[in-house]
Amino acid sequence: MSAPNANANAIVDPGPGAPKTARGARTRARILKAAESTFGTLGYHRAGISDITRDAGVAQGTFYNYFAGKEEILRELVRDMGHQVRARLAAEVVNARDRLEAEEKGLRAFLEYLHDNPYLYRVLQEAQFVDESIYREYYEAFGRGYLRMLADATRKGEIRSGNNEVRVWALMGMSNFLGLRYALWEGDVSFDEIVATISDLFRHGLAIDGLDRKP
Amino acid sequence: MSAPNANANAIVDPGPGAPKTARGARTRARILKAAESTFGTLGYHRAGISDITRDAGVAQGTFYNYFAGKEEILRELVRDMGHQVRARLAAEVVNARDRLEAEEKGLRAFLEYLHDNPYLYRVLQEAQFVDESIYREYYEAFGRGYLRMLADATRKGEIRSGNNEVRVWALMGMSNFLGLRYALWEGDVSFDEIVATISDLFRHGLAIDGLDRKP
DNA sequence: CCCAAAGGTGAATGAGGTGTCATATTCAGC
DNA sequence: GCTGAATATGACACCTCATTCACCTTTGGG
Repeated sequence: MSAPNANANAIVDPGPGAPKTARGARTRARILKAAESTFGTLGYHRAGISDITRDAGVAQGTFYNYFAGKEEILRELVRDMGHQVRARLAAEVVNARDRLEAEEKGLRAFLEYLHDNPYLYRVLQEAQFVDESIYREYYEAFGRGYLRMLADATRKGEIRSGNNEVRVWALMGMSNFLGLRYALWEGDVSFDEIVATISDLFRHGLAIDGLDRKP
Repeated sequence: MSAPNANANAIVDPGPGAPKTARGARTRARILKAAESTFGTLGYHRAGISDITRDAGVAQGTFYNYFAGKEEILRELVRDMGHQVRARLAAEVVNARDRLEAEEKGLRAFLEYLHDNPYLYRVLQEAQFVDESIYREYYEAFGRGYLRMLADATRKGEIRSGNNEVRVWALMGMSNFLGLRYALWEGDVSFDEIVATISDLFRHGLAIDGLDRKP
């Protein structure tokens, strides 16, 4: 709100110094990885730069050789993690025979990914309140890809026509909450069961209407 | 971690003082309301106690007459807001003729509620990382009510049988994301359109034909 | 081997903010 | 109206941390 922090998003600053040697690149990577686990376990606010640098095995000052500050490393981290998830999901989904199968594979892959990388959720969700644009960027990027796939599927006649944009947000919300509840909090329901439940919803809806058979 | 602040969580303190007079009750309420808007706009971490007390029109010290600290007032706030939403949604949904209609009414009411009370989302989501139990309590309470309604609907033959627990989390996730995107961020799609899209999903699924996929 | 550029160090700085406390004011019952 | 209890005050002690900086060490091309 006040003036002094307005410079944060002035120009896409390449950072105080991109590493120019192999050693520098290694150090930068170590710091970034340390930030992931530190933010992931302690949370953004509780985590101090000193926690990150200790974890990375470097001095505090070294941090500022590569990142302008705490907020910038968060931004970097979210961008990085976003790429990873999208790459992973894309790989899992690429050989699905139709959209419904892709949804199943995608949901399972997402749950598995979250289970193996529990930091993603926390870092991402906290980023929302540090700088909303980081968060929006993540989901809008994710959503754009998703939308393209739904549009394809509509064109191919694999799914009902409808407002695919709205659907994208609904689907992302589902995955998000299912992941939080069943991949991060309590694994009391198998991923198979979850995928089957959601798949049934996609294939038949929730309603028992005249055409559907009873179990 | 160090010794001096260890008393913070010694015993489950019922709060430093529940108000004993009408004036006290009013003051406490003013502080709570101020905390809602302050946390809602600035966020939990950026918000200082001084911001809250300034907004409430009381001195900083007064705050500690009613709340043990910043975390406790957040806890109180989430509990309070949770009651309000659930009451509102229950009221909107009570005269629906079947579950599908209830879902429609419920989703619309939730979107409208969020639009009118934008602080709910921020306070709730931030609470997650201040003390996860506050957050889980909110959604688990919400989920319990939801589950009961789905179980009822299953019994009445209004919806397909299936894992209603998983469904509950999927549905909460949908509402949450749709609310964030369309009620808080950008109102570029009407609530009618959103409700219609989701209703179609519930009634027919995503697949092109209600029965099964193509050969 | 040399040496300029790159990388690394960690103590010092200072802003920001929570919670305390001694004191002042208001309330409610008598 | 008196008086003890409740409530309100706000300056400040105290601490946590992000960031800076002057100086040292390593790297790698010539």
